[in-house]
Amino acid sequence: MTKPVIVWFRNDLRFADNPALTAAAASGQPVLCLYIYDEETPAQWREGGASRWWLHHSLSKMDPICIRKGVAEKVLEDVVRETGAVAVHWNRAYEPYAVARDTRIKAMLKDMGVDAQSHKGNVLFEPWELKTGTGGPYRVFTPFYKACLANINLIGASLPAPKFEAASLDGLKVDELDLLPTLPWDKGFYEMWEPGEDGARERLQTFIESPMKDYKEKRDYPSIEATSRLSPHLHFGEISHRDVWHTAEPHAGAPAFLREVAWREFSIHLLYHNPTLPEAPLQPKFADFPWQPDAKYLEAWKRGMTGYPIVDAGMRELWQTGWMHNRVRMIVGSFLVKHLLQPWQEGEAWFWDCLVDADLPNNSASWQWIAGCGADAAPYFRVFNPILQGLKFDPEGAYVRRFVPELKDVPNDFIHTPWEWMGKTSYPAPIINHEAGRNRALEAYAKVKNNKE
DNA sequence: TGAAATGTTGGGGCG
DNA sequence: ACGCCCCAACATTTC
Repeated sequence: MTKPVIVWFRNDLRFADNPALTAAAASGQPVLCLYIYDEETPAQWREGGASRWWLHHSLSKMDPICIRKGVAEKVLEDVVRETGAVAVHWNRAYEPYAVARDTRIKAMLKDMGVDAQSHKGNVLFEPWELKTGTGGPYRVFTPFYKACLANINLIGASLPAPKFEAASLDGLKVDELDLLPTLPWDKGFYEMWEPGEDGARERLQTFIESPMKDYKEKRDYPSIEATSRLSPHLHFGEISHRDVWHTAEPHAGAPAFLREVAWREFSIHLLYHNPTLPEAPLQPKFADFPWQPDAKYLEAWKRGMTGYPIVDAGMRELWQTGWMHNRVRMIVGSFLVKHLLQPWQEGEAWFWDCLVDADLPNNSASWQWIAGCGADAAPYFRVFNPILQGLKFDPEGAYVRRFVPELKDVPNDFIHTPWEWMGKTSYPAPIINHEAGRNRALEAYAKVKNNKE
């Protein structure tokens, strides 16, 4: 039997525009498509509940795929011995633990006499490809984005899904990974999402055909389906950044949308160059920020019981659908870290568990951004007013009423200030007065303002 | 990718 | 007709 070539799939669960797969197929040898459910990833950054749901369904769509479970290094060693594989291909990942793991694995494979090849498949630009004038990595988005545009002709064309002879090998069934929840909190997920490469492409096409042309004007209104909702597909690599770029680029509304894709790249680069991004503030002066951890506040926020309709609608959307509109993510994030003075890492951890698009670079970079301690971060005095944000971006209360049914009878005039309404509702009173919370946040942030780097 | 406070302007009501 | 005041609308600055 001809010896196979292994393609090690990670968060690149697709066959189209997959450079590792294309390279393996080009060898002319049988290709073993391998997925390893990795038990080596640090416990804190294993897939959260919502992501496991997605992963289950995304893996179910992969064909062919051989699924194994364990420590990647060990599994690869076993699979190479079982199959006599002569080469292993994968697309590079950029999370700190993944970089360390892949480096070790490459060395191990070379020691075994196996050709180990990593490819650029998950980004437009490698984190070391774009440099500022002084040679360092970008820390501000706008110049980063300009550099992306200036170099966009270098990303190359997307690759079609290659033809190849599939090698087969015993593996686990998806069910045996035990990724689905035991309690049925995932009901709302099925009608909203279609994980997998086909679902990703379909989502992109639908978006391009209509909402994208108005993306710039409508993307901030959470009751309107004006955003692409591609984030989970992108996180799991069911479609590549490059494919999204090329497919969207010729159509109306593309620039505003592609700018957001570039934010994903920016976060990836940022994490690569700052490996402690998920844990520690990027700006050292925030090390002694006077957070006031409080279990009751945190719990009220998680459950969507803060008494601010736009905040609670967002937190409940997250719980029910595994996703939250971006505008609302900013509002709930600001509320948690500023009004409630809870450490941003708490919000980061909750999002990690609840989001189907939980993504280490994006999640950590965005939480640091809203907390003001990150790159290109919000100025310390920027405190979102949850009432005004509600009035501005959900003026009819359509979004709020959808996710906070207790408020269905509240008239429009009071939908964002239900505590001023004389009627009866079981909805809780605000857990903190807006102005008091705002002032307390400004005081706390003022302490940090003059700290030296 | 903000909000609030403060400042400025100009139209309309009214003595 | 005129000056004065009020206040909404807009602009600027401050947090």
